[in-house]
Amino acid sequence: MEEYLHENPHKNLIKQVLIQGKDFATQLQCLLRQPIEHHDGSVSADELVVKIWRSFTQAITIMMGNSKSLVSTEEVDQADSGDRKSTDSSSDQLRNKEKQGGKDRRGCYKRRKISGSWIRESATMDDGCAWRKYGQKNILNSKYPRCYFRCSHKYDQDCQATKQVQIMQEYPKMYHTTYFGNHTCHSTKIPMHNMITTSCSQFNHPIEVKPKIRSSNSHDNSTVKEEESKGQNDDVSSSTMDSNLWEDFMPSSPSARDSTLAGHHNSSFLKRVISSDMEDFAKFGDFEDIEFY
DNA sequence: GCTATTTGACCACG
DNA sequence: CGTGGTCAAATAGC
Repeated sequence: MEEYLHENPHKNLIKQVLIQGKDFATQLQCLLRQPIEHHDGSVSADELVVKIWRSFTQAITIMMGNSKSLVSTEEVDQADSGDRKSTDSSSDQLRNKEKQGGKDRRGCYKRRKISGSWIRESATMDDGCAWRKYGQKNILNSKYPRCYFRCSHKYDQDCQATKQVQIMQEYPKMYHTTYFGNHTCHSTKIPMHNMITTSCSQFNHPIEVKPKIRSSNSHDNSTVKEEESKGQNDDVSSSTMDSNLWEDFMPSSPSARDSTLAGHHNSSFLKRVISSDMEDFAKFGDFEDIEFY
């Protein structure tokens, strides 16, 4: 290790990241020695765990010789992947398909490029914007399905923003969100520091996936905007990822349908934004606690 | 009836 | 050819 550091041009960076990780671990240790209460101005144990994990991930990434972009979108995607095998993607094609005379345009798309995207990891899926879910896929080697969202104003305001949300495999309380495109709609244009300020108080239930199981009441928890007003958290029986996921997606504000999370402010929650396109960052100049890589 | 979600189908891309 | 992103019919909730 030390020999490596001597040779590595990013020695100082690695050292800094590792020291940071050690510091986070120390904080966590202190935190764990005390009762559960949250300290003013301090971070939670959850946050510290993630920070520690991230610090070491960064160090490892640098050591692997990829310090220019410490974590690329693809790397994070792979990091989210695990050992689990795909459950249904192949079976999708087992069924006989009847084509509909060329009218069906499903699947006619250009595969999205990684550039121009950015990533956020947080304990909540909520970002204050109005999203419409349009798909969900089980991802190969990934324990948790990936959910696809587009802006609710895609058609009325031609907003092209989309995002993909997936529970982080290493840390299932965290959501890995990849954003594509920027909001061009008016109603969702809120400062980023408001988008990322919801609390992480809703992890009362273990997140578990039962692929392809559809419960009759799964919709009870599926609507992003309705959830929050209902405030239901007790429907664990429909333990698809969705039901838990969408519970966590709910902001606590009753008016989030209009993307009004302003006023909520969680000072030091983990936000990570990674982009291969710096122009995207310029649009979020007031984004607090963004970490650039 | 309207709106949102679910999920199988479809197909571009690697 | 397998995977993953998107579409759209079916379904559910209000």
